[in-house]
Amino acid sequence: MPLATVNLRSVCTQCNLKELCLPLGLDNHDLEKLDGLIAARRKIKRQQHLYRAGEPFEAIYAIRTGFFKTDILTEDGRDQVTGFQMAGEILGMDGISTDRHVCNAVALEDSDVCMIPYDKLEELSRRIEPLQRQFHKFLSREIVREQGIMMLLGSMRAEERLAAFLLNLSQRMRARGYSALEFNLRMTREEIGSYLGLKLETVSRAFSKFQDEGLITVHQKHIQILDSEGLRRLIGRAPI
Amino acid sequence: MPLATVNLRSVCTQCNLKELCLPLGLDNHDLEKLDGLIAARRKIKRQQHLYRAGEPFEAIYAIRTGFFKTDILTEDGRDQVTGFQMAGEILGMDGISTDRHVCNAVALEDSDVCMIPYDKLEELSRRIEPLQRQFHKFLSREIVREQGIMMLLGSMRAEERLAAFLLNLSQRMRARGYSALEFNLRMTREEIGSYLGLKLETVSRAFSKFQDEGLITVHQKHIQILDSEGLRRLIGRAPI
DNA sequence: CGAACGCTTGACATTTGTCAAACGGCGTGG
DNA sequence: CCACGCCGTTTGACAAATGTCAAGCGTTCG
Repeated sequence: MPLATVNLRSVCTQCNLKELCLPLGLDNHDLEKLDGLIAARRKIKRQQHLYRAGEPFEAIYAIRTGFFKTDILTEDGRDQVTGFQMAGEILGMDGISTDRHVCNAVALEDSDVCMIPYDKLEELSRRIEPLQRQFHKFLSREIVREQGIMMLLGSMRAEERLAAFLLNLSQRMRARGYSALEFNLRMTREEIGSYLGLKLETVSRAFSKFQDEGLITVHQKHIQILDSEGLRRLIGRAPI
Repeated sequence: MPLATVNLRSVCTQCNLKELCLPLGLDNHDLEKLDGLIAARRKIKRQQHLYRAGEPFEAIYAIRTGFFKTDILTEDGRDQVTGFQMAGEILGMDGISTDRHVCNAVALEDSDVCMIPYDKLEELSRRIEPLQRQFHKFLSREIVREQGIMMLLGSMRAEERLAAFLLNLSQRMRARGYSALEFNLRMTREEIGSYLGLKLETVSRAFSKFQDEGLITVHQKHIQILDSEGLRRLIGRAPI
């Protein structure tokens, strides 16, 4: 796999994502130290892998632009999408555990990431306390995010899962300054289904039902949320 | 809630769990520094909470003896067990993200934990590189563990889930020196069901089916694994 | 000894998956 | 530029898996 790295100095100091990304909360002095850390930027074309399960783990990645999915494929043919990641989010933290990547990371659109060499990050976070704290929070946030998915997969029915998925996406879009009520999905129905533990037909039917009920409009990948309160209500009513 | 702390110096240096727990891989010199960190031991009776969702996060806990479950309860009445933890395992890392515990930790039998104040752990892990590395691996391992559950909840059917659950439990028992093929469950069918995204009746039926097929014997909480290879085969055959 | 709790089992309901057909948008090549 | 073909999506009919409700049993613990 050719390393499509770009040898730009990646300037956290000037990055417009610094309020979402790892540098969150660092002061200017610390930010300058961080600038030395980021080795390279890397461009990933749609459908290309950022990394693959089994590859040696060397770096985590901060997404500057673009959209990714992470998934796990087992020998027996199971395929589970474990997450979708957008700009400002961090990828690859599962690799720390075994020094090898556990899942695959695939770009769902042409993307641009900051490569953060892990040994340097550990070294720097020993010297910069706020960075250490921030990094730990990111790791923990990933644990909490996955607990949310466990909740979703373990105790919600199909339509509740899809509603929760849409609301989560919407909220993350807003956090990044995009429209929270109108956006294009970057993933297929099958990928959504894999993420939500459903078949693509079930996802499609749920989309149609939401549309019939006036909660959203769907045209292929284009989604418009008409009644986000209605979607929330859908989740809020647990069965018994 | 009364803090049932015991003011023993907790001696990692002499703990027989140090090969499983956070000190894993530390040399004697570093272990001694760690001894100063562990503030207190704490005894938790069966059915009592070690911590509750929403409480301020101050420490993580290493289990010395006993057995816990972690779960999340939502306002709308959903209840999801997010994990079962046994001796040598670490509890509470989800709290780092928001400085509050996200889930509840409940003892399923009388238990004994080491309380590790989080601010001291961060401070110490800035000074002891192997401790930092180890702590990061523990955080990452939790991420990977949860990905395994996502896989289970998202792509396995009831019997596969239960087989995976039994094999995982068995493997962890072995790692701790207990019999891997014969043990007592500490949790109810309902708790297993919540963890696996199933109803307790489905869990019970699957247990009965495994027994009919000669894979295990079940008497209430007592489990004997007769054919672990058979259980593995059950998982290995993905649908399609 | 009795009550409460957890477990098992049966009959039936509901949800979701499976298979199949058809539609539509998009990109490619003529 | 248009036509064709591919891929992703939608929808329907039916099948399978799991949930629901209910009854009864065994253990355990007060």
